[in-house]
Amino acid sequence: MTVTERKRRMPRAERERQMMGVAEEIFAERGYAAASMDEIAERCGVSKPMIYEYFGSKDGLLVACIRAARAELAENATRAVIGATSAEDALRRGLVAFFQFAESRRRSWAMMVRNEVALAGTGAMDEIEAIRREQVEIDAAMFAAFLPDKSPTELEILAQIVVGACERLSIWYVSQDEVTAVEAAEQLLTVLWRGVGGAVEGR
Amino acid sequence: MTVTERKRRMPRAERERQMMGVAEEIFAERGYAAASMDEIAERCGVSKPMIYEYFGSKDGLLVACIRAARAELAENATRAVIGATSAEDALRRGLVAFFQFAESRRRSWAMMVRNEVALAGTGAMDEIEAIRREQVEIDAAMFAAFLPDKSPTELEILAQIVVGACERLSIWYVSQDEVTAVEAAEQLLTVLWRGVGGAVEGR
DNA sequence: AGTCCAGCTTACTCATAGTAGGTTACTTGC
DNA sequence: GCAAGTAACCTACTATGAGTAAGCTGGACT
Repeated sequence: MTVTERKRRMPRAERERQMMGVAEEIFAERGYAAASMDEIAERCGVSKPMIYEYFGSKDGLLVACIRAARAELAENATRAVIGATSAEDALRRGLVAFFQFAESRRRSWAMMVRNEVALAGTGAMDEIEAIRREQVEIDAAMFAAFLPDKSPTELEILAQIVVGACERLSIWYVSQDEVTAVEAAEQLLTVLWRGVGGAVEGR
Repeated sequence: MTVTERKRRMPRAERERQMMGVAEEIFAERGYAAASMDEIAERCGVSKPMIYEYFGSKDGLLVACIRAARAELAENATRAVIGATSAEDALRRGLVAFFQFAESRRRSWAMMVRNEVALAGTGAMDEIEAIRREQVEIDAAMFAAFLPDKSPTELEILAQIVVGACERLSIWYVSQDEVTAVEAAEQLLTVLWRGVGGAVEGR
């Protein structure tokens, strides 16, 4: 371990960045609930009230981390989309940038997307993941019957798309009351069978 | 308020059901973190150690609630699918059942799907929802340019589908290393433009 | 009419989020 | 240089809520 400059006095901005880095690490490692402010402070080489001075609360610290991750992702995506030749190409580049971001900055990404942050290390998290897993398998099996040419990997991707779409659509669905369950299901099915255009008749 | 039979001795199974009902209510109301075991116990008319006797821990109680919700949803879906005339019809009926469940049993559904359970009432939750909202709006605007005939509601649905699919696909993506970011993006695009079949050439 | 035990309680411990109030050392104006 | 001001930092606390130890009670079944 490097002995050089352990316990240095730092200007606020620099200390804040360090704290967010350490926090992100610990949140991703143990989960938000299990992360202790004392531990974060200690790893920063500073005492707890400093974190409260700068971020106000544990939740405030998490929010700051999420904001930073969001900004970084947005920047990546923006840069990726520059020079796109069409809207479709822009979407493609945006998607690729997103997946690459998820891969290379797993911790940042986990704070934005995964329940891990909130529930990591809990039985509840495992339970919910098991439900999704089960659903993915059911869907993949169903698609396999429909599409014998697809590889297992492709089937997996399709199933993940369906499960993700369902989940998010259900969240939107309960927040409004214009669209009925039947209509929502119909829309989703149309996209799945015919793509977003969906206008092409005859399946 | 009903005075009849307040504070009754109950057999274990009945008390467990009551506890899960109360817990579900409070988890959905205040969020998992902000829910206190003492409050749950009090609303049940018993003392805290009883809950620990039956469920072991706060997490255990949440898991039990999730399991119950899962079982109920599974039963609904199974019943809905009976009598389906084709696989497509089965999928349609399953989706409708899912959306209806989400609507009629919001609290149960929230425990399975929403981060609400873990992060409800926190700034972090708002932050993440804001990111999703932003992304949905960007996507909806993009689709609007492509598909001028679609209603705002239909565009919203499309955007929700895309965001949900992205999120889940990214989670799957980082858990494997067979498929590259470009391939994952390509697969998602294919589904979006042409549907799960995707074989039909010429967009 | 005694024994057993499921259902229940009181009264704790312990970890950790959050805070009050003070100390240290770097900068800035003279 | 040296006082004054303030940014960075600390120790030592409170408060809350998860989880537990140890014991009480009333009905069932010999």
